This record gives sequence, C-alpha cells and structure tokens, in this order.
Amino acid sequence: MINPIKSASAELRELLMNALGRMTAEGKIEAALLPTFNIEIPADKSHGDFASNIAMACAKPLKSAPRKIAEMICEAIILDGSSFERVEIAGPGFINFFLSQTWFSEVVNDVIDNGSEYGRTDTGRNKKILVEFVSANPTGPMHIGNARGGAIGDCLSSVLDWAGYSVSREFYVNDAGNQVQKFGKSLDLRYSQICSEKCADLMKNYTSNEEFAQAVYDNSNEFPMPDDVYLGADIIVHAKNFYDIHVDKYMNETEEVRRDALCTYAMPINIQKLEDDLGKYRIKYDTWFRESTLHNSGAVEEVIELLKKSGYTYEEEGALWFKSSEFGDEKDRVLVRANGIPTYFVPDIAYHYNKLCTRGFDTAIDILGADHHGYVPRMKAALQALGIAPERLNVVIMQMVLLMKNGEVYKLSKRSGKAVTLETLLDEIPIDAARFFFNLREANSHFEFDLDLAIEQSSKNPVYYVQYAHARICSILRNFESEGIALSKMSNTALNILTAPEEKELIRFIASLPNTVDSAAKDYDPSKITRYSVELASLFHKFYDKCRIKGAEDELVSARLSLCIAVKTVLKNTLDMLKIECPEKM
RNA sequence: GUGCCUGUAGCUCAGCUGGAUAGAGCGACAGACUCCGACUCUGUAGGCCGCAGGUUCGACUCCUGUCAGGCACACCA
Repeated sequence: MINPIKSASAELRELLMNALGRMTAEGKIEAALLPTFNIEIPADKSHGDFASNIAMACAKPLKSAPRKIAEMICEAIILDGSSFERVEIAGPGFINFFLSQTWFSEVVNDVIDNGSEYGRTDTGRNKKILVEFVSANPTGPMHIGNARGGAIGDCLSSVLDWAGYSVSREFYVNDAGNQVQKFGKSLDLRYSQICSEKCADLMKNYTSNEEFAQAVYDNSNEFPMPDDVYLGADIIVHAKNFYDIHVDKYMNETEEVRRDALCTYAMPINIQKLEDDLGKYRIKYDTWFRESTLHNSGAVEEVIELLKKSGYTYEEEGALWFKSSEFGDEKDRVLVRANGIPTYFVPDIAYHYNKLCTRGFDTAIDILGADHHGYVPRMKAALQALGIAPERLNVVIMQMVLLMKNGEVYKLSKRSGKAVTLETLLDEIPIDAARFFFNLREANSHFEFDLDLAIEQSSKNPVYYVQYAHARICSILRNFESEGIALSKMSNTALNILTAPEEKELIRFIASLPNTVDSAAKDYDPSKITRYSVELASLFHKFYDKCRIKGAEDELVSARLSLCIAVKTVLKNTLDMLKIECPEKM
C-alpha cells in the first residue's frame, strides 16, 4: 500500500509542526493553542507541489502579520533529508513547498514495483460493505436506468475494493408480492387470448414466437388488455412458449392454479435472463438475494414483532402504522394494511435488517433511481427504531438518463414502442463505451448519453482516447524491445533526469491515484476514476508530444521508457477497476 | 402546496473539508509530422459560477431568501 502524495503531505505536516516547536522553544512565539491549518495541492504548479495556509491560520492567535509568521516558519523549517527541496512565501501568506527531484524518481519506481497493485489503499480496513444495485423486477426486461445503475454499482464496488473494503455485490430479486401477482395476471390474460379461437389463425402465420408476440402486441383492438397489467410483448412470448408446451390444458384449471403455473414457468426464465444480460455487461454478483426467502423464513413477521416491541408502532383504522415521523420522516407509514397484508415496506425493512444484522455487514449501499429518493428517510427511520445506526445505510441516488441520438432525445425503440432496454443499448454501442459513459458523470446529476459519440472511434470519444493512450504506449515499448533495447529497472538517481515540466506533471498525476481512489470511495463516486483516466491519457499524450524518446540520449531514453511503463501500469489499473478493456493494439 | 436534487463558457460537465488570475472536453477560429502510432498535439476567442443579501482576511464552495428545471409526496412497488 503506497500513497506518495499522502506520505509527502504527512511528512510536510511533521516538518511544519517541528518548525513551530522550534520557534516556541526559542521563545520567538508563545506556546499558544495551535490552530488547525491546511496542506493543499495548488491548482497552479507555479505555487509549488504543496501549499499551506499555516501562517494565515496563525495570524490571529499570534497577533502578527501572516507574511511575517511565514518568514519565521521558513527560517525554522529544516528541509534537509526530506522530500522537499525548496519553500517560498507567496500571496497573502501562503507557504509553497516544492518536492525534490528524488521524490519524482521514487514515484516512478514505486509504481513499477507495485504494478497491478498500485493504487490500492487500506483505508477501508477490510470493513464489510454490501453494494446492492440494479435489482430490476424479474417481471420484464431491464431499461436504461438499470444500465446506468449497473455500471455505477459495479464500478463503485470495484473502487471500494481498491480502497481496502471487503465488498459484496448483490442483486435483490423481487420474486414476491404485488408485482408478482401482476405478472401472473398478465401472463394468464395473454395465455387465455392465445387459447382463444381468434389466435388459432394468427398463430399459423408465424413460425417464431417473437414475431407472433409482436403481432398480438400491435393488434390491441383484437387483443385488449386492462391498464393494470404488464403489456410488453415479452409477456406474450412467455405465454406462447408455455402454450407450446401445455397447449390449452391449463384452461381447465382454476385461475389460481393457472397463474401459479405460468409464474413458476416464466419467473426463472426472466431471472436467468437478468443474470445473462448483466453478465454480458460484465457484472457478476456475489449473491442473488430473493425476497421470497424473507417471507418463507418468517423474517417479515419477525421484523414486525421487533418494530412492535420498539414501541414505535400503533394501530389506526385497522392498520398497523410505524411512527417514522419521530425519526424525521415527513409522515408515518403503514406497515400492515387493514386487510392484514404487509406493505412492500416491511419486507424491505426485513431485507435491510438482514444485511446489517443477520449477515453483519458494516455498511450497506443502495443504488437507487431519483424517483425513489423519498423512500430513504423512512428506511433510515425503520433502522433507527430497530437500534441500527442509520449511517450504516448509504443511498446513492442517481438521476435520470437522457439518451441522445442525432442531437435529439432518443426515447423509444422503434420496434416495440417501449423504452430502450439494456439489451438493445448493448446492441447499439460497445460494452466498454456503455460502462465508461455511465461513469463519466457523478450519479446524482442528470446525464445526457450521446449514443453517436459512444460509437465514434476518435479522440472525441473519451473511452477511445484512453484506450488509445494505452495502445500507444504498448506500441512504443514493443518497438524498443524489438530493437533490442533492454527495459531494465533504473535507480532513483538515474531517473533524476526526468525534469521536463510535462514529465513532472505526469509523475505528480500518477502519484495521485491512491488519493483519487480514496476520494472516489469516500464519496461513493466512481466517476472520479473515469475522469482520472481521461486526464492521465491527456497528460501522457502531451508528454509524448513534447518529450521525444527515440533519438534522445541513452539515459534519457531509458528514463522515459520507465515513465511510459509507469503510466501504462496506472492506465491499466484504472481501466481494470472499471472493467473496461485495455487493448495493446487498436 | 411540501420535501429532495440540479442551475458554472455556445454545448456536455469538473471544481476536494472556504484559498492565490474560475478549469477541461466538444463546437468555432488559427496552427504542428519527409521524425517514436496525427485515433495525437499547440494556440486564440468565449464567464456578473441563476439572482439578491449575509457570515470573514478571503465565497463557485457555508447560511438565508428568491427564480428556473427535474423528481417525489398511496393501506402501489
């Protein structure tokens, strides 16, 4: 676990504290309470590699001018043997620090030595964290929102893994409750239509069940459906496949038996399809947690009892209510309806209880669409009532996606007239592009997805731009290797010739990967990694353009090749984190 | 009506717990290879950081108000 920026920053803090201590000992300043001060990385490199506002922060307690204090600190500070070679006072009293050339050399070697591990940190201290994402209903295909949620959830999980957490990915399968009833009803209605006289002729015209389904779907006059069911053609396909097996045998059964048989037939197919589609999207879950297990194990009843015991429930108008308003929710919520059936809220509480108590995860993360944001306060309220710290549940809210094509909003797929599915999206654009683009913006911002740009093979397309940088480095290394130039490890002193501004900037940036990983993990924001990779590619191209390798002196050639290897390592690590391909040739 | 989220360059977006002259990409305009991958790079133009107050040495950042857009406000999930 190596973090060059963090180490240097900590070292600098130590140097400053020692300087202040020396000043106090010499009686130059009073041993006043030391104010908090910052060490930051200036945006403008002429302001040094690090800067501190310590002199400004001391101005008040020491009753002295910031610049004067800064001068005293600069006299007292001892840089010999440190990672810093120079200080400077600037502006209203900032003290700017410049890293030594050796520090830069060490970074290059550290990155190469750590290889595929470089960038990992131990910040998470192996705490168990469960990331639940997508959790699409198994009653139909996944939509664009699921596509975004999938990319964000999967990459966030990777980022947390890199930051030292013990991460599990989970899909919550809503295989119980109301929407399953609705699913059964929809299937049954379609099955009944298929078994009717009207359909007999239509069936003869189609050899594929998909085309047949589309025809039935399009002909809503002949085959009307109520509003409160699933209307998609996928339901018709299931019903027809079921019919192909059983013909109209189930029309003699009761409605309940029929619906049950249809559900039992179609649900596993849908769940398998979810798993397959997400697998193609490179998402592999550790667990597929079924809602039905909560019902079957009695966990739902159990959580109702626990809530009753907590004293935060009451009965009114025949229903059981939860006093969520006492925990900041805008109003109380119904747990058990007057008809005795629990609302969806109860199994959800049981599910989160299961995550945090039964299975003992330290933290649970839910990735939810913005349309579910109102749900967060009540879930946190329920956790509190159960004696669970609400901070252990973290919800990442993601805003809606706007698909753009030819400069226009692209809403419906032409074929079905339905919302674009994950499957059709991945037919249109490469998986790399989908995963990358969905992680280009932070979750909680409205996002325009430019489909044209995603398939474009040029530098305008950020994912190509990054992959190209990697392929370019591989090519360079191949060329030198084929010319017999050995790429052996270099000493820090030998790397000290990397002094060009482009080289130092590039090294500074690769040094910041561990910090970026920590920051992305802390904010639950994998887009920081995506943008990091783009900037790294850009800095590499600039370096490559300005600093020629071929034709330079032997020592410089070797040093620059070392830098190339370091950059390649970092590019690969970031793309691996995002599960995006890292081509050696394009 | 109430709550949450979002307003930064023509467009899409960064801006870390308040810091120095507000950034990037695209688009526009002007340039750079007989030379390591031009799928690249360089430069120019473009901003009352939605608006108005407040907090302080200092505010895109924090607080209050206000305007605009998105979303949510079920004994649906």
